Order: sequence, then C-alpha cells, then structure tokens
Amino acid sequence: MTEILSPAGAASSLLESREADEGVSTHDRLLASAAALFAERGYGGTSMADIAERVGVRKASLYNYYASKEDLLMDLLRRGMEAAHGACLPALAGPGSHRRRLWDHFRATVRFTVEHSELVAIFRIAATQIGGDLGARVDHLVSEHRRSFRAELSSFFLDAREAGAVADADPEDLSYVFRMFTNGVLTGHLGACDVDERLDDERLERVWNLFWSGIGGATGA
Amino acid sequence: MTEILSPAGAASSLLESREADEGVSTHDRLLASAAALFAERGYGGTSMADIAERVGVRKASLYNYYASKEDLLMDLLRRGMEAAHGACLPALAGPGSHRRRLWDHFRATVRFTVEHSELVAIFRIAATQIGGDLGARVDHLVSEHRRSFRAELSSFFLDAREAGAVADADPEDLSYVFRMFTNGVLTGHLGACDVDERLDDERLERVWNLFWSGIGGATGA
DNA sequence: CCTACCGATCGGTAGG
DNA sequence: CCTACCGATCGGTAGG
Repeated sequence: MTEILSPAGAASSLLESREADEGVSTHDRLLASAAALFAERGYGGTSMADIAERVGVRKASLYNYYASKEDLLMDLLRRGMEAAHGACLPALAGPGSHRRRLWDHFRATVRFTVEHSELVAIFRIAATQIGGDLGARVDHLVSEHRRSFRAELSSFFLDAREAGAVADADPEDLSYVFRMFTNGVLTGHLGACDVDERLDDERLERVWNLFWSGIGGATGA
Repeated sequence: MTEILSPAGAASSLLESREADEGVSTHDRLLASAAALFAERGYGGTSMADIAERVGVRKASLYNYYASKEDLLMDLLRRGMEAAHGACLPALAGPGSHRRRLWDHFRATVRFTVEHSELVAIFRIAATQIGGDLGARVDHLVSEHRRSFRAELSSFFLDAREAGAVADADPEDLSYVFRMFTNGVLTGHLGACDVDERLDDERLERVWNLFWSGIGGATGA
C-alpha cells in the first residue's frame, strides 16, 4: 500500500531505513494514515490531529508537507488515480482476445480495489461528498480521470463490436453495462464485512462468466 | 421527498398549513434538510448549525426533536430504509414471469434512487464512513436491513432457477451478479452529473435487457 | 520536527 | 422556539 503512495523519486527504503519507523518515511506514513482515516471516517470526520496521532508526530509537523488539509486530500487523490490508471488500464490493450482482455482488465480492477480499498473509498467520498471551493477542485480532478477511463473503454467496445466479439448492441450501452457491473462489485467490496460476500479468485471468475453470458442464460437469447 | 420522511401519524398538510413554511412542519423540514446536507457533505462535514440554518431555526431548537446529532442520523436511516424496502421489494413478489418481476424490481429500485438520491447517498455514507460507537449502532441497523433485502432476492433466484427462468448457475451467484449490477447503476447515478450518464426509461430498459442477455451475446453462450 | 498559541466553530445545555 | 453560554476541538500559524 505505502509504495504506490510514495513521494516521487524517493528511495527511502535504502537510504533512511535506519532511523525512521520500519524504514518508511514520514511522508509515506502521512499519506497512508490520511488515506486510511479519510476512508474510515470521511474527510469532514477526520481531523489533522487524528492524522498526526496515527503518523506519530505533532499536528503542526504535518504542515511541513502540505499547506492545508485540502492540499493533502488533493495530493492523495492525484496519486491514487495515477496508480489506479496504471494498474487497471494496460490489460485492455493486451494481445489476447477481446473477451480475455476485458476479463484481465476486470480482474486487475478488482485486485486493485482489494489491495487499496482506502483509495477507492476516497475516490467515492471525493466524487460525492465534498462541496464548496474544495468540491470544485476535486470535481475537476476526478472528472478528468474518469473521462480518460471511459474513453479507453468506449474505444475498446467499439473495436470489440466491429470484431463481433461482443453482443450486437450500441457500444456505449455495452460500456455502460460493463462499467456499472464493475462499479457495483467494487462498491460491494468496500462495504462487505460479510463472509458470504468474499471474492476469492474462483468465485470472481465464475461470477464474471455469468455476467458475460447473462443471468438470463438460454432464456434471454 | 418530504412525504416519505414525514413523522409517523402526522397530518401536517391539513392542520398546520397556515403558519409553517409552505405547510411543511419543522420536523419534516429538519429531516429533509439533514438528509440533503449529510448526502452533500458527509456526516462529519455537516454541523448542527448548518442544518438549523437550512431549516430556518436556531441550532438549539433542533434539540427539541432529537437528543443528539447521532440520534438524528439513526432516525433518518431507519425511515429511509423502511421507505426503500416498501418501494423496491413488493415488485419481486408480483404475479408476472420471473424475468418480468426482476425487471419491475430493478426499475423500482432505480426510480427510488433517482427520486431520493440523498437517502441512498446516506446509506452509503453510513455503511462505510462512520466509526466508533455510532458506527456500531449504524452497522447493526444497516446489516439488518441488508440481510432482509438479500434474503428476499436469494429466495427469488432459488425459485427462478428451479423454474428454469434464469441461467443454469448457483442461485447465490445469480443473486450476486444482479445485486452488483444494480449496486453499480445506483452508485453511478449518485455521482453522475454528466449528460451521457442519464437514465431515461428507454435507455434503462435497453441496458437492462443487455445485462439480462449478457454483454458477450452469442459469443458467450 | 517541536511547544505554544490563535480565532472560529463544534455538539450540546440552561433557562425561559 | 429563543438567547446566552459551556468546554472541547477545529484548521492553521509563530517561532524556534
């Protein structure tokens, strides 16, 4: 988790491992702590003092890294989105069949969420729960990221449709159905503490194939 | 919106329409205002003073209706869940075919979300973003509601599977795929300010049929 | 990275 | 439903 949030260019594990906590820099711990707390309690529900306590420094020290709580959130979002982009999108452009590439992309997206659920939780908080001036800054960043994500998927489905690799439907509808299913699986994972909602690899593939073929089965064709 | 949040047994529109704002009782306006603000800014991001200002009274007056901000949230959740239950579940037990009943249920669920998006936003906030003692109270309420919702769907899919009305798969997997798709559509609606993400009735039905038959179409059978 | 502190606002109460 | 007020905590700063 911490590594994807590391400040750019840092080689902390080699150079500073002796003095810092477990070799993780304060900035890394700040990012990880803020991500976890924002995800748990929301942005408004988390104070800078809460974050400082988890990092293990005094509140005033956080202001050496960010000029404000708002800047901290924005940096967290920017890093998280870049990481999500890099982890999920490449699979779409792979060498296999359309069906295989979409499955690889779906699996990568679910895995990213399982491993970095705090980040995905923050994306959601940011997209819906922040108003005022900060809300406008966040909206700009989020919508930019979402646009590039959707564009990639739209062109994938346009291509798949022409190749006859998917159902005979409007590519935008295909893209929408896929995105909403993925969206639901990720959202479901975030709120899932239940045992029966666990997503091991076997069940994920079974459920994906069921989604691909349709829950209506032969009756729906 | 206000009517589903009205205090039980109130006949406000007939008896008090002369003096209160547009005939809506203060309690009604309190519930509606709190719902809108919690949905917009999150629970921690909304103060009692914010709510009072929208209602049009002083902060202290809110404490005539609820002993605490936590109690206000709990009451809001309870009312909202009962409303969602009543609006979405009956369709599942209707007289038509399994496919028709599931579509009616899906459409009712989407409509409820479109009309009461603040409530659905609060369900999500409550499920993921509140910790501590309040978090435990909320979890208890939410998981109770979710359990009855899932039980209803599980038995529907068990029944549908036996009748050969759905794909030949584990009813729990069928239920999961359906719930996650629905989940995604609702979540998508909450964050959607975009034009291309609008859900008119035609598109909803088109997209639903595509989901039912599978985006893989003939290639996936 | 710390101690010490700022004005503003938090949820909530007293008393009417 | 109001005015007036409580101690605690908020985001942030000064100065080292």
